[in-house]
Amino acid sequence: MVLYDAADLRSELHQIGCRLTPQREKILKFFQNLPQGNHLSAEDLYHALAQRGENISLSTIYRSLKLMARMGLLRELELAEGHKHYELNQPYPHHHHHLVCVQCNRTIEFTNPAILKTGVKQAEKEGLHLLDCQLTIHAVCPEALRRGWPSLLPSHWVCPRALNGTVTGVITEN
Amino acid sequence: MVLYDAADLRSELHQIGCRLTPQREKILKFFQNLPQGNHLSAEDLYHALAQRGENISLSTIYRSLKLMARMGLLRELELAEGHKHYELNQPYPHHHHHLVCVQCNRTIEFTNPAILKTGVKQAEKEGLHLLDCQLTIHAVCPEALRRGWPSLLPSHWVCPRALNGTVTGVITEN
DNA sequence: GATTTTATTGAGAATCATTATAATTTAGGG
DNA sequence: CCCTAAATTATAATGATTCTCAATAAAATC
Repeated sequence: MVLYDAADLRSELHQIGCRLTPQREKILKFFQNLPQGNHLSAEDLYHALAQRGENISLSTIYRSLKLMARMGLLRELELAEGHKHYELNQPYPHHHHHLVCVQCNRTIEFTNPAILKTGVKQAEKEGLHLLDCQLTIHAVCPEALRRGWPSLLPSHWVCPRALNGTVTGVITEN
Repeated sequence: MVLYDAADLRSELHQIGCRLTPQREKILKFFQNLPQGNHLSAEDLYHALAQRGENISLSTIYRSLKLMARMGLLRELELAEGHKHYELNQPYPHHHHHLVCVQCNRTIEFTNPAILKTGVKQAEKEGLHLLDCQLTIHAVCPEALRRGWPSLLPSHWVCPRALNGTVTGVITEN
């Protein structure tokens, strides 16, 4: 999946009657070069590409993200921010899941091979073609609880520990 | 959780500085009486209650759903329809996960106790308070694939097998 | 290589779910 | 029973995403 080049993408697209365009190629390449642990919204991607001098319209960004997610090339993540995030859909050794603090949106990745196996088995049992399989764990940090969460906190309150260091960490194995 | 009555709800609410209102009570009761395998959107709930003569404003519906999800009483599901769905957040023997066809939104529930265990362990490890833990499996049915999915199908195409019988089924164990 | 067909792009309008606002009502502690 | 803060309601506002349609560009065909 990470070794997907333009020719591979072209043939995948052709199989479903779609065309390889420079926009689609750039978007996929962008995700392939993104360090592990990053997920972008459509808007994020739009700006990130614009900064590199690649001006792809927001409509095209939205359309491409959706198409590639449906093709199984990207994963569509529903974390806690009210909009979708995307990342490369990587196979086994890199496939991972997310633990999210619903108050401050801090996201922690973790791997657990048994979960993907469950997904594969379940889809097979129903005779469906698997696209993605994600465990999302919603939680709150004790800092927020102590402050009266969920009722007393303003919706934009961020727990102090989210402010020092990385907001997103990668953790291997449970 | 299923045995939650008005007094329990009141005390949970009071703990976080909130009040028990007839609206909140009715909403929770509605979910408690909903047969397993049903998940409602805010709009669905609004209409369902209206039909019973309970006219609760849409704003209140939205606010109550969000509050109860944050309290851990309800689960917020992100299936494939572009809006959230809610269901009771039930503990162990009833806790379940979802397999969704992203083309026709057919949803199949299944249980798998190991997943909840993973969620508990992972939240504990990070020192966070667990709210919910859901495995969502995205898939497509072979009928849609055969018809050229994802590119050639109109967005509202529904696979034939979703049309006969139940759209939502409950399956126990993987 | 030129032509033709058809998917794709881009800009903006439109939509739809959800959240915010502000005035009115109500829960529930004193 | 009164008072205060929380909740409700209706409506406006927001914001993410999708749609529309004219212009463009893949890629199949000649």
